[in-house]
Amino acid sequence: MARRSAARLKTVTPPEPALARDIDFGWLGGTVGLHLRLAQEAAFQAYARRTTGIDASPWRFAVLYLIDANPGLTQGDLAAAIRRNTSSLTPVLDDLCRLGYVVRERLVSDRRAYTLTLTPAGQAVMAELMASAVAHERELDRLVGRGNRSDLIRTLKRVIAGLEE
Amino acid sequence: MARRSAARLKTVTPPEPALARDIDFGWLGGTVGLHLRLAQEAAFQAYARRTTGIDASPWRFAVLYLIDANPGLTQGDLAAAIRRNTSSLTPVLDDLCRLGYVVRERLVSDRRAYTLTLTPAGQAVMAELMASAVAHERELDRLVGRGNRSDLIRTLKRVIAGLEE
DNA sequence: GCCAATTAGTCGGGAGTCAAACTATTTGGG
DNA sequence: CCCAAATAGTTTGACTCCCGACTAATTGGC
Repeated sequence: MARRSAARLKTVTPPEPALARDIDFGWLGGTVGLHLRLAQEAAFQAYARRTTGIDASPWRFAVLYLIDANPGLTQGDLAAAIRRNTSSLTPVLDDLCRLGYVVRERLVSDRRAYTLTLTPAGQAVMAELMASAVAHERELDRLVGRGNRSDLIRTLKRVIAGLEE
Repeated sequence: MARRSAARLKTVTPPEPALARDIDFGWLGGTVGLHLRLAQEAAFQAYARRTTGIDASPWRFAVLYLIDANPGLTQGDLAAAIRRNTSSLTPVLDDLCRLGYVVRERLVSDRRAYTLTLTPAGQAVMAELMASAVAHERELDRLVGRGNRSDLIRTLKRVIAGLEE
C-alpha cells in the first residue's frame, strides 16, 4: 500500500480488513465454548508470531520441554501426556531427531520402546523457545490479570477433567 | 474388524488407552496457554460426541446460527465474524447449500456479493443443533461453576482483544 | 465507456489428526 | 521351552482445516 497513483492521496480504503461489520452474535456471543476457542486460537497465533523463523508450534515446544523435564520417557508416555495418538508423534520426533535435537534409544529393559532425551543442541533450542514461551505467557498473564490467573487455570482444569472421556 | 479367526472369541484388549503415567509438567503445567488449549479441545470433542450423526463441528453450527441471526449477511462478513479466510468458508457453504440448508443469492445492490439465508430445512437443523449446543453449554457452565461464568467470559474476551492483530 | 479496486470462489499445498494394518519384541500360560 | 497374546512404535491412507495465489465477475470513479 502507501503510494500508488500520486493524485489520489487518501481514500485508499484504510487497510480495514473486513472489520466484522457489527454482526449479531446473539446467544452465541455469551457462550463459554466460542470464547474458549477464539482465545485459544488468538494465543496460538500470538505464540507463532513470537517464534517466527524457529520452530513455531506450541506442541513442538511442549515436546521438547517435556523430554527435557522427563529424560528417558517413552513415546507412548509423551503421547499420552499431550493427548495425542502415538502415530501423530512419530513424524514430529523424526523431525526433531533429524535436526539433532532429540535422540531415540532403545530401552534395555524393553527393546520395543524408545527412551527420549535431548541433545545439547536440543537443550539450546529448548532454552531459546522457552524464552519466547515465558514472554508469551507473561503477555497472557497481563491480559488475564494477575489476580485471575490461578482462578482461570483452576477453572480450565475443572473443564478439562470434567469433559474427559 | 470383529471376527477373524473364530477361535479367538474375547481377549480383545479392553480399550485401556495409555493412562498417562505421572509425568512432570514443570513450568508448562502452570501455563494459561496449555490449559486453554486442552480445555478447548476437550470442549470441542464433547460437543462432537453430543452431535454424532448430524453435523458435528462447532463452526458449522456457528455458521448456521449466525446466518439465522443475521439473514442476508455476505460471505465476507460471515468469514470475518468467525475469523476465517473466506476460502475456508466456501466448502462449508457449498455443503450447506447442497444439503438445502442455506441459499446464496446475489445482492441486488452489489451483484458480486452473495447474501446468505437459511431455508426452513436449515432452520430446523439449526434448532436441532441448538438444543445440543445449549446442553453442551450447560455442561460447561456446570464445570466452570455458575459464579465464575461471566468472569471467565470477560477474561477470555480480554485475551482475545488483547492478542488481536 | 474504461480501468483499477473489490469481491466471490477455485486450486494447490501444507499441517495435523486419527484409525488400521504392520513389524518387532516381550510376556505368560501350558 | 514354545507359541499366542499383548505392547511399542511405524506406516499408510483418509480426512479436515487452513491459507496464499490465482481467476472471474462486478462495481464505481473518472
